[in-house]
Amino acid sequence: MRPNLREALLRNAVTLFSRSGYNAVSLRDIAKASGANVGSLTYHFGSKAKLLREVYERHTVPMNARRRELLGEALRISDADQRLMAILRAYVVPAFVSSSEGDGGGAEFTRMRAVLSAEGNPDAQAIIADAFDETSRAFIKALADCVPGAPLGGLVWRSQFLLGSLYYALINPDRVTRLSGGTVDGNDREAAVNQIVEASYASFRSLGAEAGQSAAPLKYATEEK
Amino acid sequence: MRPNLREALLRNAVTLFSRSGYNAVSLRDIAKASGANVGSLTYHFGSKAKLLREVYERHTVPMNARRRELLGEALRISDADQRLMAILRAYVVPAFVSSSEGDGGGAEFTRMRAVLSAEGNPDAQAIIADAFDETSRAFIKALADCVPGAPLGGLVWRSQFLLGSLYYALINPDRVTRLSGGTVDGNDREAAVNQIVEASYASFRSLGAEAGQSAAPLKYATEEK
DNA sequence: GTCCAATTTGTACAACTGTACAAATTGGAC
DNA sequence: GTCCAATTTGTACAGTTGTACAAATTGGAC
Repeated sequence: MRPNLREALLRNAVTLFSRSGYNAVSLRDIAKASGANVGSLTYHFGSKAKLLREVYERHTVPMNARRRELLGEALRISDADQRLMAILRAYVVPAFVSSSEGDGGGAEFTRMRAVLSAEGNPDAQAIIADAFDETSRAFIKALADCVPGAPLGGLVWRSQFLLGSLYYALINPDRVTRLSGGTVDGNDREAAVNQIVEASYASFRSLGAEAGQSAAPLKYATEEK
Repeated sequence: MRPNLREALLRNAVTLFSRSGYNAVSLRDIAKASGANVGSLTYHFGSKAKLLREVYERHTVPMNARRRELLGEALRISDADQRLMAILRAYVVPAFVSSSEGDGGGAEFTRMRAVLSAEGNPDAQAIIADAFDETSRAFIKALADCVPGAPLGGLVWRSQFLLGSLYYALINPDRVTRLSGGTVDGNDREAAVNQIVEASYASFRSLGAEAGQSAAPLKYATEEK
């Protein structure tokens, strides 16, 4: 018997899936990374799909619970702009920071979600839709109250962009380092969180009724060519 | 001899890769979708990796050329805000709209890029870094001139978020439809382009020296828990 | 028609995949 | 120590993978 081989298998599964996707990682890869045999995986999880489901359920519940908790705190802020900022942090921070201690970190799991979402893995898609949409809806509602007059479409699209920004920051951090000529560290997760929050703060805030306050008349050229 | 089997193979490769990723799609899948035999793929392209390289080179050059062209037009606009908007459109539109006529559309290729980027495919990564970074750098430079006083880090991070938003809008459009309760169509690409441009316009504009004009004092709660 | 290079097909190969299951091992209860 | 259930290992299986290559087919030049 091993000191929690099962935990090690789950952890390594997240790491490998987040790095190369679902299909590129074989059960033997996961077993090897854990110093174990292939059979241990079918013993503990039954199948590759069930292993994935277990990984999701392991992280999803505490992460969304933490989001709800921080959302609750944010909603107690009366100033609309400061509340908006706090709501955005409540959504982003748990995706980057480990929810329960020692489970490998929220960032790695979020990166895995990003990859599996891109791969269109049907198992993952069902789980995601079930587990995350409700939380996302609660956030959109909270955001809407911070930006009176904002159209629903704008809110939903911007929440989509927020998630996409989150994902891509984790998937390809080296691009940030490269494009900045090395002056910015794309792997600095605290900086990433702040940048994401500030950028989406601006994008949500611009949806307000008094949008374009001193800004552009939004009369850009639309025609193509 | 077929009417351009080679073209059909390339087209179907993009479609299938963009749908399920690189590893999940076998050469036999691509052949079957094209009504051809596996051998035709090794004959025309030599290997799966070389096929991928060919797909990239097929779309990359005209897409970035179109971007540069639109960027050139945008740079002739004197008003900084309107120029900013035009630059963003110059980056986004070619990713959604087919560059050369009838090559399957830029959106499908962009979706494929998104998926392969997420999968961390090493072949794709090298090609992307080579082909796209130079164009991205030119855009960042152009954007910087629209927002005097903006720190480089803010510009680079926001250009990262722009790309992430772009990618995720193509990868998971159904989420938009779902979260909006069906009132917004996530597959409406024209709407997606406009939303992406407007959202990132706001995020870039907020980087300006006179940022937070009438806005929040940016003194949000930073501590964790 | 003949000819021939380009193309397409069919098939074979070794390597790897997820899964199943018998055998071996472990470690605590007694 | 014995015993036994839980765990881990080893191995076998059928199916799929990318690749290689000989054979068949194509279609235009002559």
